[in-house]
Amino acid sequence: MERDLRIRFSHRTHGTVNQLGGVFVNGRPLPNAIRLRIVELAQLGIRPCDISRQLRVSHGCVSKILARYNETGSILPGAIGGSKPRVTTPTVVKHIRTYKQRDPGIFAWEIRDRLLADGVCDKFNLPSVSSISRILRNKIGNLSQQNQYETSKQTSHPQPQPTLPYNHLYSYPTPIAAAGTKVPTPPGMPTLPGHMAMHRIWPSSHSVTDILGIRSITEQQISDSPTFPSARLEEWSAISRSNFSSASSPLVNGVDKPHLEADAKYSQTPNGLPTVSSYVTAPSIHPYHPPTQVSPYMGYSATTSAYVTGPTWHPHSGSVLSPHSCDFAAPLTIKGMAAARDFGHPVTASAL
DNA sequence: CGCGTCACGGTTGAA
DNA sequence: GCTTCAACCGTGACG
Repeated sequence: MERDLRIRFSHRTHGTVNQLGGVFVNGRPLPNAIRLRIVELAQLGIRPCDISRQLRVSHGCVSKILARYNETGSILPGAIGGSKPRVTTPTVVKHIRTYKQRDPGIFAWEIRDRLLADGVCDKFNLPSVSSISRILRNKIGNLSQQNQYETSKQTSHPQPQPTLPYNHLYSYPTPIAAAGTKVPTPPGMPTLPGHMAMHRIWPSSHSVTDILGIRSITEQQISDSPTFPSARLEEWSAISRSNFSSASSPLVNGVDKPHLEADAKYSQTPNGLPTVSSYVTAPSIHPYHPPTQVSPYMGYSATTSAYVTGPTWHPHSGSVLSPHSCDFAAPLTIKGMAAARDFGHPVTASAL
């Protein structure tokens, strides 16, 4: 009821202040520093409601991020935008045509099996039977006369496999896909403990550490902080959907090199030398200083040291707006803003 | 009061 | 270059 009245955005393209005083950009993910902080605090035993208040993030968001983390081991948001990667590539169509020409009576499900058997497709980009039927009908018109018969036959034929869920077509190589889209782990993909799975198979070109260039720092922090959660810093999922065609993307040590450039768009390192120190280890966090200027772009400009000021939640003093408890050092922020579009938020660029 | 859920308005990026 | 579409986002209200 009355949900229509719920969201009142005072701003459109720039930051909006939520009920808790946190600043967010509508439609955009929280900075992963904050996401990480949420997970970190949860692992320290802090209740979600307290995390919500402390970081000034809605409890629904905290709940979502923690649920995803628990399920997938990733702190990262899903891939935003883009379209479904095509499975009916010209190559696939060509093979289908060939199969059909060789055996005009072939069933769509048989074509599907052959695509798999011949290695034209793998289980993740294998077209569904209905897709194959559509191809036969639409793209291989001169052979389509018997397709109607075939299609009607195949509907009653037990399909070897059900139509692949959307994310299977993505070849989304990590369980985050399952979490993000409520699709279970694809068949054949081992269900690993979240962090294990993520560590192994996430296209690490999107890794936070790769993007931020903070791996060594992070590892140092991890070693310094026994309480550091096992949140996967290796992944940063602001991924162009083209990255989902991982089957064709060579990985070098788990790094999808061709996409590093795209990653940079989401990189939260304006200067390439961020630190995570202030939020990686909760006890070391500096006291919160209200920012002199509220800027969500600061929140997204993300030198991570500036992101989370840590257990500085003052339940009785929260009068000053805080971009998610980010007390940014102005010089860093300015530096970051210079690279605006490159490291994340288009709004930053447009706002300047 | 805490928390899971979901409609909503929004952004994004491939087609 | 623009539009469309379908993915995802966090918020905020409900239960």
